[in-house]
Amino acid sequence: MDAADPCKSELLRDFRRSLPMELLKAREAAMSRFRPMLRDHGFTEQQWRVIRALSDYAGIDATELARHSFLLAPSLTRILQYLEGENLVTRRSDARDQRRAVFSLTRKGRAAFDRVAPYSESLYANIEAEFGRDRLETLYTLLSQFYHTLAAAEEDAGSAG
Amino acid sequence: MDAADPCKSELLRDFRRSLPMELLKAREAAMSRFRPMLRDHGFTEQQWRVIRALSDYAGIDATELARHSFLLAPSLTRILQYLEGENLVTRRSDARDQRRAVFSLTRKGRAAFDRVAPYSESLYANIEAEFGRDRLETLYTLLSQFYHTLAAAEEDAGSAG
DNA sequence: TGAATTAAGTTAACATGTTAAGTATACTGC
DNA sequence: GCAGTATACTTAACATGTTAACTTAATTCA
Repeated sequence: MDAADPCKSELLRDFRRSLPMELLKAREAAMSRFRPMLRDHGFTEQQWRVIRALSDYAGIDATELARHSFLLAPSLTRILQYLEGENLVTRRSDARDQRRAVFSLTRKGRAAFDRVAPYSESLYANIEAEFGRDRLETLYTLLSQFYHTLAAAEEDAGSAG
Repeated sequence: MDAADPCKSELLRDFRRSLPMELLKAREAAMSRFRPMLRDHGFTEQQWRVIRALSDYAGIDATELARHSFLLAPSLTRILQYLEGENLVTRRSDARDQRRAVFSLTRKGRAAFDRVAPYSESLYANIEAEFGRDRLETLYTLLSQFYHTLAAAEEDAGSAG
């Protein structure tokens, strides 16, 4: 029942039908480390993704922000409204394209990022130490390949259809 | 910019801070194949997980069902209430333990499973064909190891604290 | 130029995720 | 056999996920 030598035949039996759930379980295993820490600092996982994205890319519009934080537009709209209300984020409308709004961290938002980021780094370091750097790197590479492979096929289907 | 030979230094730069998001992106790449199909059949992803679990393990209680479908108790409660309302699932209380309720698929629920499962299998087969069986197997194994490694450490921390 | 189309966000409606608190039943030890 | 505790859900409250519809601004093209 434990993970020392997982029964490979059972693993293969479930293989074809549970990859998304295995991705979910792996992600939850990681996030259960981060969520309590973020909560202690008053952030949800998604709010933190937005703040982190704005820390890397200041002054980007909502479409780019959605891409970097991997959030759907309606979720991002709500999160930005909340973060603006907390004075963590500011919105300016783009003079060249009135449809667009561009966002940045406020001083308070940047301070929040600087305060929380070290805890985040530390938790990642723990995970790396537990799972092993090489295996983690292999996993990361495979995930990236998986995403790009399936996303590319999606695009082909879209342009062909 | 494409995935043929991803810039490894950039990959490593983001490595420490974005594993959960890479897991999320990979999962979304897979689920974006399944969600429209499930929707056409009137199910959400989570409702389908419950039906699939009950197809494998008939007559289990909510705790086991939560474990097999990887849902939190409050979500499962709501989903089971909905599925009961649709006459897809039945609930019986356990005579030996009145706290427990055990669940099974109705005839209609089983029919729904039999109707949808082939589409699901077919989409998995596509993914396997696109990404490659060996790589998919490696990915699956790494994900399982990752989950068990982090979950085990969690338990240790829990029993130690 | 002006109608049709596209793009960028937002809103709406409903389902689920997450945490905390609540309720009822079972168990445990004295 | 009863108080204290643990278990198995359930409810509540709020945030996000998902799809569709809507609004406004830019673009296209006849």
